[in-house]
Amino acid sequence: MDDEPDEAVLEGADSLCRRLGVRLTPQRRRVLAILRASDRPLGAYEILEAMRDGARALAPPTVYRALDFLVEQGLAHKLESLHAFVGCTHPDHPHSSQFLICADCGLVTELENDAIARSLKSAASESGFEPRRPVVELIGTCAACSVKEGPR
Amino acid sequence: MDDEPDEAVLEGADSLCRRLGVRLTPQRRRVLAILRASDRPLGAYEILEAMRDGARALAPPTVYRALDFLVEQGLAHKLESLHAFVGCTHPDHPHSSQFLICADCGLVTELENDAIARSLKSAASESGFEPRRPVVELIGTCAACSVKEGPR
DNA sequence: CGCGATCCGGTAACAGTATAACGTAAACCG
DNA sequence: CGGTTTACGTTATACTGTTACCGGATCGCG
Ligand SMILES: [Zn+2]
Ligand SMILES: [Zn+2]
Ligand SMILES: [Zn+2]
Ligand SMILES: [Zn+2]
Repeated sequence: MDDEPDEAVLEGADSLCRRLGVRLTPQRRRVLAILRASDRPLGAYEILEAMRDGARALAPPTVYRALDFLVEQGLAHKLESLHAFVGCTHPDHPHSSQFLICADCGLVTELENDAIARSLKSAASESGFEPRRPVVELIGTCAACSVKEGPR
Repeated sequence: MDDEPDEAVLEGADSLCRRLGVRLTPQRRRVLAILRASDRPLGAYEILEAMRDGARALAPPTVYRALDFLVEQGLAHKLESLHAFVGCTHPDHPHSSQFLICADCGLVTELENDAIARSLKSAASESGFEPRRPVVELIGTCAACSVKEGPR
């Protein structure tokens, strides 16, 4: 866990939402804070668990709605291959990113690689296809884990 | 639906499995036939439904096991963003492919684009990451649907 | 052929992920 | 202020995927 206050990022999110004319409500801000405080992707039900106030438990739609909002604004991303969510590492501008997912330790790295984006776009337009939401997730072994386990 | 017998493809699958030393049992062959006969991705429970013999219903593990096998041998692919499966359009050689998924009509096109594969590999290795299972799914609008609905 | 090892598939129960539908309250805008 | 939109709490339910256990088919080999 990164237990830095992380307030700077959240204020950045505040101002981004003001620019976009949407509301970063306390509920949504809280979900974003939970994502940002985690060093790994979280499932919706893990977030739900993290949000519980003692005996008081929320229901799934609450967290799914907040997640829908955050993903829509680019403040978080959904990892389709994991059924899990991560906070965006650079939410200031619209972007389509790519993810490196270590199957061994769970580490996830968000890339924003122009060469990939271009090759996707050009392959799509060869087919007359207009991409709107690219899903690019490479599942494999991160550098640290490659060293740990050595060449198989 | 493509209601061609499609027997040629299934025999191709037979011989591929013989080469690989694995068994394309009647059950697995049947699931593959259902996938190949569909013009769109099918969910596991849709396949289950398609396999039922009158009153006789199968249970989920049966179809999931067959799907695991087919995906492992490269005879079918899983579309993570849809929780659905498609038969591979060119299963004769090992490959990592990319998918264009029309959000409007459901059309799915499997690409095998070298430029994309290279850009992914090179971006990964810059991070010391060793990709094993690439997930590349572009969700958007296909050529036909772009024409139908016109430029938004 | 006899026999153990392995693979395959039927079955029941369940775990995990996501949404529908409905109502209330708060925020926004004229 | 009144009307509209947006957010959120709640219940129930749908959809997706897995665990565990067992019987039977198939394979390898003496
Ligand atoms: Zn991002
Ligand atoms: Zn790792
Ligand atoms: Zn393929
Ligand atoms: Zn289309």
